[in-house]
Amino acid sequence: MSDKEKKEAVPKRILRRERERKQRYESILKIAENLFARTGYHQTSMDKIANESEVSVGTVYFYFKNKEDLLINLLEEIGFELRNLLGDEFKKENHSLKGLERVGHFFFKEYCMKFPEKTAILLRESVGQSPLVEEKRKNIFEKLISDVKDALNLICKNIGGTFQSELSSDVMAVSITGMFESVAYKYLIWQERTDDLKVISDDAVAFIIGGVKNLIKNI
Amino acid sequence: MSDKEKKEAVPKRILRRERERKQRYESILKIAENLFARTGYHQTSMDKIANESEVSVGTVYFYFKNKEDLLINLLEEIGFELRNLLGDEFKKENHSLKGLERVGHFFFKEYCMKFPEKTAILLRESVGQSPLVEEKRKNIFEKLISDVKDALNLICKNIGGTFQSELSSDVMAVSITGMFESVAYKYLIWQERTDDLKVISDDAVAFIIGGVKNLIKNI
Amino acid sequence: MSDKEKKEAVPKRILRRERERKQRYESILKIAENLFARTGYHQTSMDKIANESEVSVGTVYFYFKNKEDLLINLLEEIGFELRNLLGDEFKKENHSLKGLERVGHFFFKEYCMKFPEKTAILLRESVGQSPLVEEKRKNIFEKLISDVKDALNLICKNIGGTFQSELSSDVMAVSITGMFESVAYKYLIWQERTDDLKVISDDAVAFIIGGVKNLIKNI
Amino acid sequence: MSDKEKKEAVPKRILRRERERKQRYESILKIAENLFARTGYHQTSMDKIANESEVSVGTVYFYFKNKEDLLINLLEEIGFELRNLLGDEFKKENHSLKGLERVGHFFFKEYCMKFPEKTAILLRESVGQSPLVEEKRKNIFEKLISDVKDALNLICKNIGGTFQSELSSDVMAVSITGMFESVAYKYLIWQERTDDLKVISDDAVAFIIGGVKNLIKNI
DNA sequence: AATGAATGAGATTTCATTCAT
DNA sequence: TATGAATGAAATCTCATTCAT
Repeated sequence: MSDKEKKEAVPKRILRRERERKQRYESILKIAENLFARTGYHQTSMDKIANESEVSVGTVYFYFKNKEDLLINLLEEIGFELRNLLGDEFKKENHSLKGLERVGHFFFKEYCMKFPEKTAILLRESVGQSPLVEEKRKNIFEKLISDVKDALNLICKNIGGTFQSELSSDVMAVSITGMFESVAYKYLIWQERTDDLKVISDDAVAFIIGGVKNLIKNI
Repeated sequence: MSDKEKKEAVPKRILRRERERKQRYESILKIAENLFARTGYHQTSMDKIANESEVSVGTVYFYFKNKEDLLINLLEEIGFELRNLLGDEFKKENHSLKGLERVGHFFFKEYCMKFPEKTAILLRESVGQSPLVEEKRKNIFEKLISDVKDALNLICKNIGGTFQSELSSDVMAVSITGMFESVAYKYLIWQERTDDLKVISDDAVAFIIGGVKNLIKNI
Repeated sequence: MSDKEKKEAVPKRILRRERERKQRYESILKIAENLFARTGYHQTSMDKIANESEVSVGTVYFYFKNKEDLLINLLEEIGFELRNLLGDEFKKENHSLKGLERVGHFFFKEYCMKFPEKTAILLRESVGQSPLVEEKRKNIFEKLISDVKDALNLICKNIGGTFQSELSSDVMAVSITGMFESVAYKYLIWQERTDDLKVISDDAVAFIIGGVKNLIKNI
Repeated sequence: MSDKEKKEAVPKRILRRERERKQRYESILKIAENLFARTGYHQTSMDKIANESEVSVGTVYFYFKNKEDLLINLLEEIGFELRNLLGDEFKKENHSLKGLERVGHFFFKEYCMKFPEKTAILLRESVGQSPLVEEKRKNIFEKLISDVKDALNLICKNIGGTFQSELSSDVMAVSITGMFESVAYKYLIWQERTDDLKVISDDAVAFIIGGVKNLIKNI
């Protein structure tokens, strides 16, 4: 090992410490996600989170400033991941209307099914808890809505159409996001007909496509 | 005064008492609605509600079993009223597709504007608070969805069309309700562009109509 | 009883309630005084205060906003009382230099002996606890110092003398108050020679008189 | 190098280590002094001290048994230094009454001005914190008082006078120390008129001299 | 019916101290 | 020597609910 390498090398124990720190952080976050989703944010005490995480309360507070901070971190992680996943799906169909369909199917049949807890945090537990949480929630949804809007604008341009009004893409983006939320809440959180999901997904996606087409006037 | 009249007549003071009772009940409920909507369910204490209502905590507990009961009563009153209002609107257009449009415009331009607090309770404060509240919420939304579904079935029959699948009317009802919620949440609770409401309403309704048409196959 | 009297009369039960409220308030304050003086402010928990007062923690919080509020109320009550007591003593000698002597003897031999706990709160427990407490403390001492200053000014005028500087009465007031504090702290809080109190008091008072005379130049 | 030199020579690296050890110890103590004085003993956490000292909490605990130990060390260092400084001043005037004046001026105009943090620790932060701290505080003040008492005895003997009582020198020593404290607290910790310090100092010293003279009877 | 003082379980949070590395 | 993550006891405070009057 050259002198230079020697200087630059980070001691292994520091790396390990960092790794363990990250793992513990993630582990607490995971447990909190689970508990919040299953028993509700307010019904879950920090003590419970600590116990389930097999650490002391103090440790939870070492990693997170307070309970709200835990929820906010969770929310941001979930939002970031979801946004990436949906974006990736849309790209797979070359930013066409088909992409929107694909995103819909993916959200209903893949995401919500696989991550019911993340879905519950996003749609239920983070609602109306505190001004700060509400702000973060707003932020995340605004980004999601903005993505949908961008997609709609792209689709419209590719088709060579025009929107009914200058707010159309905006309203549609909000509407589509709202539908996603609503269908997920009703069928997944309220646990109804999760087995008919294929049909439900098809219908929901068809509804969206119909709505979109009705607001784009072909030249 | 005949004997008969004597027996049936309810003494005036009893009537007054009953009237006052009803008034106080409504007054507390109104104050709670206001506080829950403005400061959030958990951030509002029973003490605060009592003070603002100009009664003692004991009195609040005389009229309502507990805090949850207050929220549930509120939720039911709001749900009941909204359902009637929307139903009335739909009827005005003889249960046609136009009725659906009318309902949409009414909800966005009349209801949410006039009753932002009721809207906040319905869409924000009642979310994820407790199993019982969640059940009532589910109940109310199921009824609203069911109304929309009935309307869609009626429209379909009147047109003489058929749905894409046997779940179509269900999914559409959920979707439409979800859109209503989402648009209201975004534009009203988050306080954005409430002045562009006419355009927004037009676009949102057009989206719905497009979606519906795409799921009904004319014979 | 005339109609007028009827209207004006406050129901006895309300009077009783008020009386009991005041009593409980005083009782908690008294217990806190005792505990703070004996075990120290920080070493005394709200739980301890509640237990000793034979009420629940909640009740303590019903009467006092928080622990700091308890200390501040205590401090103000003590300060107010002490100021009145010392003022009364001074007046008894027609605002003469003799009055200052009398005040000194009263403080050492009566007040500190009779109220060692109040003395401890004033001189020890309220020191350096929090900005708010420090402010109140400052306030109280400023008033006491101001009283002493007024007395010195009066004495000087009655004698027909002049002070060494325009700050003399100020500095003397601070010095005398400081001596009071210091002697009390040393002999009472540190519990030394409380039996020689007569001699100590005589010497301390003579010291003050000597100091005062040295700063007033007779014309 | 002779054998003898070899044996006695302490290896340089050991000297360096010792020097560094001492430096780190002093550095932590200095930081703690600053923080205690500025934010208060209880409001300062060990974490904060460690961070500001640019070491880990563990290291702080390597040098000091616990938080209390930190305060006690501080207190003793401050007390020791102050005692020496005041003693030196007194000696400069050949143990005469003038020496007492000099000490007064030195304390007000030099010490408190130059070391406001040490003053704050001595007069505020070490008050009423714990039995052990209180004991050390008592110890330090007893030594200071004893020094003043010795000085007074010396002055009295040199003049050839007698005290009013056998406790006079004791009481005067306590009084003078108390005045020092009080004037310092009021004018320095409460930050008032520090610019009039010359006049204040003059008046305060004159007060002391007057007091002393009034308790010594010349034969 | 109405009052409001009292309750006390329970939640959050802090922080001095320890200890494996 | 030095580190800093982990601990957990202990403290403060809140607030829905009760109950004697």
